Amino acid sequence: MTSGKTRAYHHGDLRRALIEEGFRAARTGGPDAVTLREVTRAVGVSPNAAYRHFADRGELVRAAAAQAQLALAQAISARLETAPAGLSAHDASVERLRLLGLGYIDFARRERGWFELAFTVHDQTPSDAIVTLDDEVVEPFRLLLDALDAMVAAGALAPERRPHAEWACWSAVHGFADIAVHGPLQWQPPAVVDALAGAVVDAAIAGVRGAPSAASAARSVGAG
Amino acid sequence: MTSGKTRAYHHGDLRRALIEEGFRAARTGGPDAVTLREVTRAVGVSPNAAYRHFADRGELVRAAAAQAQLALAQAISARLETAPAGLSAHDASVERLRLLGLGYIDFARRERGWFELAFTVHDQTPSDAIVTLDDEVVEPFRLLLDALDAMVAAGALAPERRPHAEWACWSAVHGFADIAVHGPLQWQPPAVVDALAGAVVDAAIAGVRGAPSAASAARSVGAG
DNA sequence: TGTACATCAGTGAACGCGCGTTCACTGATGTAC
DNA sequence: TGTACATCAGTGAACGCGCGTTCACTGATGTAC
Repeated sequence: MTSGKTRAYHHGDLRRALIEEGFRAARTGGPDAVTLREVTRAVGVSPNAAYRHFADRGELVRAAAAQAQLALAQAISARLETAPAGLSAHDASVERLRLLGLGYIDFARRERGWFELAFTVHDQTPSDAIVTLDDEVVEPFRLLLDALDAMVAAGALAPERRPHAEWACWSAVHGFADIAVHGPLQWQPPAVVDALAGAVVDAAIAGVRGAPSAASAARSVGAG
Repeated sequence: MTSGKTRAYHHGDLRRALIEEGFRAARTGGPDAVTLREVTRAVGVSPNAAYRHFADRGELVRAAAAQAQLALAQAISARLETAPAGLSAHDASVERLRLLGLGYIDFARRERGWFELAFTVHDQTPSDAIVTLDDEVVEPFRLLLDALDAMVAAGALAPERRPHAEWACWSAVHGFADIAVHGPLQWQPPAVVDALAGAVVDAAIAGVRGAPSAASAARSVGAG
């Protein structure tokens, strides 16, 4: 307690190490791969050592899931950086929403296990981590809310169309991601899925705006 | 072989009974609840009796999943029956697409386990049951394709907008269903979810049509 | 500065569980003569 | 029509697996005097 909250005992910071390892295990195996035995084994510690830091397995999975959500947010943020520079504020705000959607989908396809883990978290918490208006909002969702608000500010989304827009966007993009990862599209060539992803995101944007997006219409020749 | 393909041996039709029981077990527990031991126990037969009819557990799960997909298709079909009568062909075709989406979402919320089972099937078949243009298309997807074709025929959807429309619609509706069942919306009051479902489906329809749907605009006061 | 003691992170062994799957079998059904 | 036989659906017992979790413990760390 002299120097900080986490002291260096035998291991250093086992809690952190276990979460990190759980996150790593989920990359290939998804949430089910995050087992106490596998994670403690990988860290080189006895299985019950985990009980010093987590009440049960669920708590470890939830901690790893938070990590996965962060990874998703980072992937999306990185994608947002790729927006072209010369656009008007109006067009840029729409383009950012589009990149956000594509970033979400690509993350799911590239990191299937983490995508499953990030979404699974909601399953087991009875009242934790509720996503509502001002409560603790998960990072990727925050990015979506911000992007939509920015569109309103830039005049690219009518204020009366702003309510519920986040659910329409998230639904379209999440649904496509799920279909691409677990559904029939997983057997299709990546290029086909890319093209469909672009079409789905454009349709989602058109849907919330209530009119064909000029940006998407101008770009609809190329695929993703 | 004298009277038909399935003869009445000891049990009668154990294969059928096991699928039925697997389907029943999944209703509350989802795909994971479809275990050989549980299913054979419920039917009153020894665990390994299942191996007379299925190569392994996966084959049983897949058979039960087909059942779940049928249940989903039936729920949607029933919902389509509730369309009001006096509409023009144009408006009726749009209304049917809307009811299809709401039927999908409501089924997922009402029958969580079956919804999971119906979708999970895609996970384990390496090349079976691919959903492509003319291949063996799963029943609920067929309903969607038909609804979109009908919209084109009725002039409610521009022919050039028809391609890929099924993926945009399925994505939006499936994504919302997943969020409502496994995501943060599962903690929200049903009335709230109802309202959001209506908004999401309307946005999806607007998105594929490329312009605000007159039908949805006229009705957007009530929550579906 | 050195020693006695409290704290607490991690150990080692074991528990009970339910699972998928395999083995050699039994006994009912259908068939050939 | 009756008997011998082949077929094959289902049995009973057991396997090995990996899991979450609990028990009584050990041994390193930090602290008080």
